[in-house]
Amino acid sequence: MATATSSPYLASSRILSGPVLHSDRRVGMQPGNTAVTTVSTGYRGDPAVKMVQSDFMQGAMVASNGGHMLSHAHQWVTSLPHAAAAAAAAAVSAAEAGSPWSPSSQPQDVKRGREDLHTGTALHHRSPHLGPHQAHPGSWGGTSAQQQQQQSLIYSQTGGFTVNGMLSSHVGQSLMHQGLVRAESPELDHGNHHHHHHHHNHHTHHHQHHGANHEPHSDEDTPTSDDLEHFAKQFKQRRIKLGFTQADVGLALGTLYGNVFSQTTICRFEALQLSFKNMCKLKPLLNRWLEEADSTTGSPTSIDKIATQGRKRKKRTSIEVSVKGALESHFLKCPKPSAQEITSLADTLQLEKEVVRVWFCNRRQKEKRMTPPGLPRTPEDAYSQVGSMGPDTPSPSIDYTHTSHTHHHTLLAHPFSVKY
DNA sequence: ATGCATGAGTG
DNA sequence: ACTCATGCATA
Repeated sequence: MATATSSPYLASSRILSGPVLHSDRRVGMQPGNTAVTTVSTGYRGDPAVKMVQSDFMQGAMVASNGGHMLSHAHQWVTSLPHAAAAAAAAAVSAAEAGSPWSPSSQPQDVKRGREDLHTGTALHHRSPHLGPHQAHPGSWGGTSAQQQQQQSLIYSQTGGFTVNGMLSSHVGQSLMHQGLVRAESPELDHGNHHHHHHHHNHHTHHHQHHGANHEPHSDEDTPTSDDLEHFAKQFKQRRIKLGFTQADVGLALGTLYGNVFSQTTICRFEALQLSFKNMCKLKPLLNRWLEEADSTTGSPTSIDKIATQGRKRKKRTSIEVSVKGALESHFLKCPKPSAQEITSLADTLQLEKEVVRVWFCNRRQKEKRMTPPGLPRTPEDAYSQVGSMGPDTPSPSIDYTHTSHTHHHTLLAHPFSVKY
């Protein structure tokens, strides 16, 4: 940050010229700005079409005639990518994700645009009821009284398609896993979970609908944190053994259920970095994929879609480490600064208000995730913060101690398994 | 693997 | 204006 008088705006706007300006060095930053932004032309969902999950049963769209983006108006890169890609189901190759043997799938530009519904998006059928009824709203959320949002999600359950998400006409990958699939799957124990018969703080959750409610079996009903933990673990193992990348899976889910997910999401699932609710939601899908994955004896239809529409998206702002530290400090004091505070803070740090606001949002969200970054194993953390907190939950104590360096994780004390 | 960002849904 | 689910872009 330093004493830079130049506003971040200026800096960023000038970057607009030319291609990518690789300009952010973590530690060895130059004075001038507190944050750099890297340009890149990206696509960003067209606000028009987005019919996934929640829209399934609503039949119609929410008519989201892009009417947002009002508060910000500068430095939003507007680009016109040449998405002349009209290729239909071709060999989309992209090596990434760190799999030496994963010559399949594409990077991550899979995103449905306006008229690209041909992929598998039409595979959704309506299936009443959804799995998890979100039993413990706020298990590790700490702030247990704020699980207001309830997105509906309905997935097709018609066990009819043999469609396989991936298999984009590719190399020996498909061959190799199939062999492994059946051969080895010792740790495949879903269908019914074992261990964990502890803690069932199913706090105030007395709501049973329809008389014919089923019992917990398989993975239909709210899993426990341990279930999720295990599933995630094994999912990853199998996924890898099968030779699929996280991106592959995300793609496949889209083809199978019409819900595409990015590598990011799959990654977070495996790392349990999603909210409990979200984990519950994804589990069934991934579980199903897993099943489909090994039964992929044949190689049915598969498709790929490439839709890289040009859209505008704000450049990603890189916040200087020192500034991050400052933000972190404030966060500890006040996780929810008022608009006013945000403004002044932004001013002090020479960041856009929006950036600061978003930072706090993300920071809070991070706080709510599962998986305390510090303890991959040994979820022995006992947190006696049972459901007895009001809407105002004390802040989970965190100790953030890191100022620079190769980022590792911040030892966050987290309410993971609320057991003893 | 993660940091910053977008947007739908809620108040 | 916030939460929450998600993801592009990046390190």
